[in-house]
Amino acid sequence: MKGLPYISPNAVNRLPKYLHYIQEQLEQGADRTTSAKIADTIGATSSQVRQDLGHFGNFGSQGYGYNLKELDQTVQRIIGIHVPHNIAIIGVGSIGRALAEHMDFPKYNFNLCAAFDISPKLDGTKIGGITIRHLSELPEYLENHSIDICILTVSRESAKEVAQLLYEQGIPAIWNFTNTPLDLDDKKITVQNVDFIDSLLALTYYLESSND
Amino acid sequence: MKGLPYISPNAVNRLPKYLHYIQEQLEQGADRTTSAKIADTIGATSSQVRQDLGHFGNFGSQGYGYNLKELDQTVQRIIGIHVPHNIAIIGVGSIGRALAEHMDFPKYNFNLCAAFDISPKLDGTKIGGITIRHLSELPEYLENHSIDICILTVSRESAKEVAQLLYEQGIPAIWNFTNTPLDLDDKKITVQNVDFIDSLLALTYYLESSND
DNA sequence: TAGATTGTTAATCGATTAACAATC
DNA sequence: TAGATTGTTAATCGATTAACAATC
Repeated sequence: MKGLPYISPNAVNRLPKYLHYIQEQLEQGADRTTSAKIADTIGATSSQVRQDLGHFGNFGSQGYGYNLKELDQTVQRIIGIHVPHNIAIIGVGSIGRALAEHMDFPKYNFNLCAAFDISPKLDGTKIGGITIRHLSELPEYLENHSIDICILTVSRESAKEVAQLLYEQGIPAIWNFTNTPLDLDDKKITVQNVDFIDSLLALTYYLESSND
Repeated sequence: MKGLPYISPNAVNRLPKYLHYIQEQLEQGADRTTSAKIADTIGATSSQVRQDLGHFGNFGSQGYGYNLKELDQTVQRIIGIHVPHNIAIIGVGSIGRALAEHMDFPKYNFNLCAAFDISPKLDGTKIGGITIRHLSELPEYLENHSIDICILTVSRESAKEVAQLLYEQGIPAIWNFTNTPLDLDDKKITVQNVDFIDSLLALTYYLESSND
């Protein structure tokens, strides 16, 4: 999917929802869908679905809708998971461990390749079929392996330092669970921050506002 | 903070960012700030910060800016964490455990009161200072304790069933980590979904689009 | 007082929705 | 063919930004 057009952040966030709906329908044996059906289940309008997809090409047919198998391929290509991505986990505390054990990486063409932690106790132990390496081995590992995305689950204290290392090694993307802004040049590296507490605080705000 | 005005979802998501900035400045010993400074650090415009805060009242002074201590109180009140919230974790798999151990609940006035799991092996063991109860004790517990927010970290298979139970018990809010739509009446219960895979897929999209 | 910065209105920008011709 | 649904343009809506009088 070359020359991706600009779409709004909200539209980007809808793409995975489309994918989930498509794959769920496929699992149930369906072979076609419509923009209205997609919109219904994910809480959007059919116009919006057609607009979103329309940014990337014409994938439907008038009077018919969309072929689910084709649309699955298409949305995978839009998101970029038609190509495999190599992933490493940096920091195997409780969150790193949870992600390693819980996420269905293969389903979306992600390969969990390696995990690193600073604790000597963890060195050589296993999670999710992967042997944990000591953090000191990280630079050499990255020089000899092509990692696309690093999951950053180190402590808040070492977050910026480790992130800087990843940046200097030319890692293309960081999935940042450290609740710390990494202060990297976002023209050279893609960073996605996941802040649990922000999500919980937003929930609390909605909870309060629902009491009116 | 009675009679909360409507603000957009994006604006809601900025509120925690404001809070973090304010508290970080307070920790560094600062006593005042301006909309421009807040905007700079969180990647917004000063106009936007003033608009966002302006929905809830007038908290600044011309020529001066905002008193950080007052603004901290104010934003806490806007978000709703001036009041304590009781929390229970339902499902102590790796994610439930990670949240219990990792989150700084007290900092934001959340009390982690209880944890439940279906595994008999976990019954009676501890996480984060809390004794894990068997899931069968959940209904009785909820009848005798006032829980504001349930963290739903059960398996995908039991997600809807447990959510329905929480709904029937009148739980006001669910923080949903099950990657499953809960299909509850959102006029009676507030649900915030956290989908790791969606975040990773969005990251992947941005990664691809940055290659152009 | 002069300078700075808010609170707020108006202007702009962008995203969502509506509408409909094209066509399967 | 008639009915359904896309792709796409135009209209609407809402959020963001700009501007500036008020005032600390």
